[in-house]
Amino acid sequence: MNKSKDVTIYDLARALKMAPSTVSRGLNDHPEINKKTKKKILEMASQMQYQSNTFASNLRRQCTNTIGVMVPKLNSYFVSTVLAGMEKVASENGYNLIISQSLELMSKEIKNANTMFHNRVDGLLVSLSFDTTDIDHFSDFIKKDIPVIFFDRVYDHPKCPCIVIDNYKNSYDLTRHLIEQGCKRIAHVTGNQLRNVYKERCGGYKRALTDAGYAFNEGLVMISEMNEEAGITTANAILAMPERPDGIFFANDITAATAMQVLKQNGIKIPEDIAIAGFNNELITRVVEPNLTTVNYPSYDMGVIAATNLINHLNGVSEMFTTNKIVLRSELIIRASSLRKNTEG
Amino acid sequence: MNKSKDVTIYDLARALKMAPSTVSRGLNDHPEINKKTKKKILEMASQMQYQSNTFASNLRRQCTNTIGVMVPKLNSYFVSTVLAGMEKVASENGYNLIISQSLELMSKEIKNANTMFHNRVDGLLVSLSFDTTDIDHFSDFIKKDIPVIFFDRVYDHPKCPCIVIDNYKNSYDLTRHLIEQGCKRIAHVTGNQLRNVYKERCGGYKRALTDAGYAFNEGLVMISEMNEEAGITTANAILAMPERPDGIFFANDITAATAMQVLKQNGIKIPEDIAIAGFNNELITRVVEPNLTTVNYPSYDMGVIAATNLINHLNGVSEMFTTNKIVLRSELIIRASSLRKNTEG
DNA sequence: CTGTTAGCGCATTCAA
DNA sequence: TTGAATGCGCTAACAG
Repeated sequence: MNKSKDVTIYDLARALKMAPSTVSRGLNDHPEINKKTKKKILEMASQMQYQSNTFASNLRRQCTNTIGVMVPKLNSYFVSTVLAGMEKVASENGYNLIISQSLELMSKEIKNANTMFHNRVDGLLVSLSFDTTDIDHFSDFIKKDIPVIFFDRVYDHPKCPCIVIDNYKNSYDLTRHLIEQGCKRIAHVTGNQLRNVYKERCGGYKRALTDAGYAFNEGLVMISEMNEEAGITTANAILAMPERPDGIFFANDITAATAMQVLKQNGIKIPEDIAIAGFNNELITRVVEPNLTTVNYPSYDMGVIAATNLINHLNGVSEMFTTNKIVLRSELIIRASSLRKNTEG
Repeated sequence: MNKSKDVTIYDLARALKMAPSTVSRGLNDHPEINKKTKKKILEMASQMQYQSNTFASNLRRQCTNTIGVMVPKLNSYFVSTVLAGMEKVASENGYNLIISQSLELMSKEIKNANTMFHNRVDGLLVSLSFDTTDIDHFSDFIKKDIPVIFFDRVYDHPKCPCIVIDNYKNSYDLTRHLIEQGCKRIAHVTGNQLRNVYKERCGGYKRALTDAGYAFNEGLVMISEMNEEAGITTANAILAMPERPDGIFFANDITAATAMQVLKQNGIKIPEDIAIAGFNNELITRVVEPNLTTVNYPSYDMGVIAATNLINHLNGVSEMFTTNKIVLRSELIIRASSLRKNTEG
């Protein structure tokens, strides 16, 4: 396969009666080259359909213009939006993206990290799997000063900056909002507590309750997979409770929306009987009825900012990396699913 | 940066007092090697923290174990699901994915294709941008027998197999279903007509109408961007019509769901006044009320099948590539948004 | 089964 | 400003 052999700088050099090194310089905007020879080289290159070999170049230069992106799952609204932002910035700056998913398995994350390392990515943008307990699999990168930036699902490490939203505060504010709407018995449906994200959301929820003088009730915190199915299961569990909550804060929109369907089908009035809130501000929140109160997660911006910071660092314009943490603005979006009183004057 | 220099097979060879080639063989499961020496090599490798250099290997072997994926937009439910399937297969088979998006611009698609080519991807999985009028930017690949497989948004080329669903038939069936429900005046909201996808959906719609003896009304076909905003705009346009349709077939779910919201807010009863159908079977279809009739698009499977076929071909197990087209099964999912009669016994 | 040798294509010294 | 020479790290012929 690939029989027709490639045109190399040697072929160009021969055709132009120049040295390969000159051709190389001409092709790479080298400062020390005559404009006219450069022009000739470029003309001949396009005429002979020269295509540079990135690998040879990478091998020689010891850098790859490639950024590795590691995420838990590709098929998620959040992740795909982040990726869109990253791709934009990367391609604008001449970087490629190589992407892998851990499927929430630390074992796969480790494999992926090794692949990234062998591929000599210039830097890494990582959102960790739930069950990742340590980040030894990134120590090779850290040792070699290959920058690793965590986003969303992060890990505390002095050498690895991270980009997050304030899950704790958002969650606190959201719970507080439910309290202000008159909810006395607020349940919280959340996910895996090993990583920051759902743990912090749960923390904010608890704190808001205690700050309001409510007794915290462990039975009202439900851990789930946070997918469509979990929404249904959770709703049924809530329906079966002897004493039902009058407010539920779901730690993501999908679970909230699907659960709401089930609750409504069973005659529960939203928000009168149970007020509901989600998290992320996905499209779905604007389509369910009543529209879902949620938190706007700036996913696209997070992708843009992560990639920009990484590339700046690679270019020596180190804005970040002195800061160890960037917290993006995310705000409450209050909609009908939780609005029991008219707060507007 | 990256000061601490890497351990190479030469370092291993020196430490082991062997030839570098032997080390290479040991590291690569070469058949012609003594089990004991292999064991020694592997031990020393892990002891010295040897990390292979993929680039050097690629340069030498002239293949990269990398698959290029080109999509119009990363942040879409369909695309992210396809990617998830591709990543799974790729990683299971030792391939990396390098991913780029065209943002519906042929110019960017061309740039991306060139980058992929320079990066010497072993094969390409492509969903084309809307405004791509020719595929000359893939001719370098085709010339070199680097396989290019199109999926979803395809282009007819003897050397490039494609993987699709039967948009025409699905669309025909869906329109027929609306007719059977008693709709007399069916509108169609669709997207860019330059590519196969929306064009075929529109074609199936038209054919179903004429087959049923309905006059085709150009004014009932509305072209839009098929995003959330388009749903709102379209719904308002429909509300403003002097003679409103009694059925609307939206060529994707997002537009259908958002439009439905607006229609309902304006007192339109679904499906009594207007029956509605979408396309793709996204989560949103199961959350809107009434639940949305749609077509199940096997996105994940499409990713799996595309990647599997490509890799099989690269390994010489050429299942596809004799077939030029794979059509995946996709079926109608009828839900309340279009159900006017009880069809069940 | 192992060692020797050469070269993949490029970018960078150093010398001219 | 250009040319000659070298080696990035690896693998595949070939020879032993």
